[in-house]
Amino acid sequence: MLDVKFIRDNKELVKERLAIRNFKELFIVDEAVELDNKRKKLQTEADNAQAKINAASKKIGQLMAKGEKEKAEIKKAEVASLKSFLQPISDELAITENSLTEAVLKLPNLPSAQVPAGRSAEDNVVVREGGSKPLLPGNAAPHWDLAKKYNLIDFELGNKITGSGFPVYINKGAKLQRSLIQYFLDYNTAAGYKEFQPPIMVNGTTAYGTGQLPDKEGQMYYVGEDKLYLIPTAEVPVTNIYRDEILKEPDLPIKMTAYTPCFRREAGSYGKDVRGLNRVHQFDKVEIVQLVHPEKSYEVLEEMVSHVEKLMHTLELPYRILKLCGGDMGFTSAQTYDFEVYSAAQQKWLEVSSVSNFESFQTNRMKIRFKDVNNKTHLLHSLNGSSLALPRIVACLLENNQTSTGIKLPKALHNYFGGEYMA
RNA sequence: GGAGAAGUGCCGGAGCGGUUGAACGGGACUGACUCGAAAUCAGUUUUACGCCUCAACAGUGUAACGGGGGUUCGAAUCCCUCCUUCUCCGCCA
Repeated sequence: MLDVKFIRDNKELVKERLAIRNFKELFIVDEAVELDNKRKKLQTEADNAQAKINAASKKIGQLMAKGEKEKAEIKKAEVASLKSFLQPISDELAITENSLTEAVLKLPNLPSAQVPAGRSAEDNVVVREGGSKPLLPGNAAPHWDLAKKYNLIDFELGNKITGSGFPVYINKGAKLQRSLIQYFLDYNTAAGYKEFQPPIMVNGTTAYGTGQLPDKEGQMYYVGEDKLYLIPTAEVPVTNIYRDEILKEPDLPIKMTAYTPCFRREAGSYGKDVRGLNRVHQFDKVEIVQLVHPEKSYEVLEEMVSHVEKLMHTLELPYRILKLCGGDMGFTSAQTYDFEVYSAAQQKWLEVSSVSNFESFQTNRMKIRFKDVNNKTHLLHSLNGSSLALPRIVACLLENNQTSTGIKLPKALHNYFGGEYMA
């Protein structure tokens, strides 16, 4: 969440930036500042009253020690009246603090200066394209047909076992998953990311830390019996590894990677866009996360984009990188680049990675900080990106590389997969 | 799942109703000594939010001894509840 002090000191700037992401309820900014002023006033009053109570209580202790009971009784009466004076103030303080937090939580992150204005995906800016689109014959098959033809994925079986959107990978289809995961993790750890295997269920505090709660619980599967959420991305448990920590500057940057299954309820989207692997409820993804010095975060954002881009190259798939406009960015992001791969048989672009700088929006919630050389404490910046999400990569690998004799795999995977073709 | 025990600062470990933000030890940092280092001596060593101030890592107030709530003039210390850890039993990949 945004820092209240920053909002207080930069009210107009905050409104300007929020307008870029099409955020309409700008009055919340004013509301937050007013609540904060009220909070400060009430806290001063409450603190002063409490100080008097503390002093009187200490005095009572001394009087009792001396055996001056009567004087102590008089003091007790004094404290009682001070307390009844304090009570309504501290009640109101608590209410004000809650309202303030509630208000600030409604505000999304401020888009960085580089973020283009815009309402929807239409307004995203293509930064660059890479790879080349294959020339497929007119009768080229979509991946769901190829998956069936070569017996790689069984969508029907997933329906039977769980429900729609839970594909079952079989034989070489399963092995391809395993190869991709292994390859992505190796690629990330070679670049200095430390590998983690985190829990895939998290508690409410953790889900709050990265911004899934409040308000977005509908996107996650929830295990009510134990009050745990299935993670929508490894970002959630991995970023929380450093929650409530104060790091030393030489420890920076923190680079982490993790493979996890991801679960998304994605309620209400059906139809052509969700056929096959285009959109599923459970999928595999390898994530990268960094915690960095605030002055370095935009440099690191570009570095992470280029890290993912190189990986994309090795997969020999046509891709493009988009800079998201204000209206299409996630609630917690300050700047986001999306990677899309071209699905040649479906003839459309599919998102396979999203790389974002959250600045201090998440770390403020999680209180992830560092001490600078002057021993002063500041919030770190957090960033993350997919490197990569599997299903749509698999969809494109199948479609773009189909031949009359099988699916030809990119060189980078030959050793991992143990072969050049899937047939 | 059942029965016990415990959760204190960077670490170890006291305190078990009053001047304890917290003894003592270790570590770390600063200064002195030294050509330098070790040893020694002196000092420092949490965080958040207020007030004051041009500002301060200057002063001052409040809060925090696993989380939340309660008793009391006053709680790290008593009570309730939740979480976590350890030991024993049961079950189990």
